Amino acid sequence: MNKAAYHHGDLRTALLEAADTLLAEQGAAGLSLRAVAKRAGVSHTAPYRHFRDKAALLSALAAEGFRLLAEGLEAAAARHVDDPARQLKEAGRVYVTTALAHPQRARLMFGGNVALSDHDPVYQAAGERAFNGLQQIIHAGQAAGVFRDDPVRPLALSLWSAVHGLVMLLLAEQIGDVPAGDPARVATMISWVTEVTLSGVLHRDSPGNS
Amino acid sequence: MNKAAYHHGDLRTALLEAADTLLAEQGAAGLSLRAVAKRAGVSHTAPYRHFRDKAALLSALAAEGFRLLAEGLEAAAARHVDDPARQLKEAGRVYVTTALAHPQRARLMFGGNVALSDHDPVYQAAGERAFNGLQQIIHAGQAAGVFRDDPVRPLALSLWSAVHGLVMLLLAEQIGDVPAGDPARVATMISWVTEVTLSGVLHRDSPGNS
DNA sequence: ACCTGAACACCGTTCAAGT
DNA sequence: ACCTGAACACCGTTCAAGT
Repeated sequence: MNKAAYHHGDLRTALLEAADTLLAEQGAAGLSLRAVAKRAGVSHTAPYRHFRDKAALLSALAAEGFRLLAEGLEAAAARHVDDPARQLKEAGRVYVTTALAHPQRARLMFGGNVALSDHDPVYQAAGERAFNGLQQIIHAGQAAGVFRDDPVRPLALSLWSAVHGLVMLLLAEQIGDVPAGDPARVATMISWVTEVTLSGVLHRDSPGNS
Repeated sequence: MNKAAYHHGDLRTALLEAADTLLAEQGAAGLSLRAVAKRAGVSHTAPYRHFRDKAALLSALAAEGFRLLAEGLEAAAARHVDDPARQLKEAGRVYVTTALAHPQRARLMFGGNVALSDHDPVYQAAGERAFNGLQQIIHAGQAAGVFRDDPVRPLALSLWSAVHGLVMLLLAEQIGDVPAGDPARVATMISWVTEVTLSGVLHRDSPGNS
């Protein structure tokens, strides 16, 4: 753990850790590559050995976030395999709480401000994996007769949009009476959105929803 | 329209126009106050006569975006007063298309990266106005027996989240097969999301949706 | 009131150079 | 291979000064 060892072969990790700390403190806008290098105890040009430019470092940070999110979603789905509706609700809950646990990272991941679409295959991979998982749950729910027998893609996109939208509204503090910090109120909103999206808005003669 | 007149009393507007152009071209990250000043034909310190700092300029830009969006939503709602479901679908369409028509401005408005929450009352006002309008539509729909008789706020939040989430996913180019530029595919997705959110995902014995 | 130019403390990135 | 220090062209912001 001495300086020489720390900066020997593991500088990339050290830079990512430093960047993650600074990101959480000040957001992506206030994060400077020079500050990251300084925090890692290295000259301000050293990062260029490991990242093509600043965007590449932020990109790596976002990629890690997508990986963690995908894992959390899969774990949530694995917990209630025989109850598709519950799987969706739990996955939605994990999606929102994971993002809000690291708001600056989530803004980085979802804000679309970094050149994340720079063909870094990690995003595509994580996104596709998550979306495929979602579609599989829906398919299972249809096979079990719990979900409507509509085409899967519209259903999946709607669920994803609803949960993603809630995250973004909370992150941007655009929901009037919620200062984005109250976990209980956030939990309530998650329930609202997932349950309404599952049940729909239109009037129905035979409710039958939990 | 000579230089002297242009920079006389209307520099604020000129700066906002220059900033809007640069924003559309390069995004908020690549927008420099000095470039805005240069484009407006003025020294790089002149903007400080009209905006406290760079964030204030961006904030004004976002505020204008919220105002335009709120107007569009109200116009859409006014077009189909006697058909609440149609009002919601049309408002959703306007929400998505307006944002995608000026993607960089939308990222600025919704990304949560600018200090928009700096108590600029315009955001709160525009947001509340839009949300209240949404709740009124739902209320009318319930009175007409078209919508479920559930509490209004969860229904409103769910619709808002779904449409907002679709916008953000498209803006971040996080939807696998849509390069965010194809209007026909975007229109399809809007229909999917609004209709599924209205009808729900769960199986229902008596469909009855349009 | 409104604008300017110099100045300050930062940036990201490049490049020759050191080990 | 990996890191450094100087250098370049930018930033946002402040401030004394001009009209």
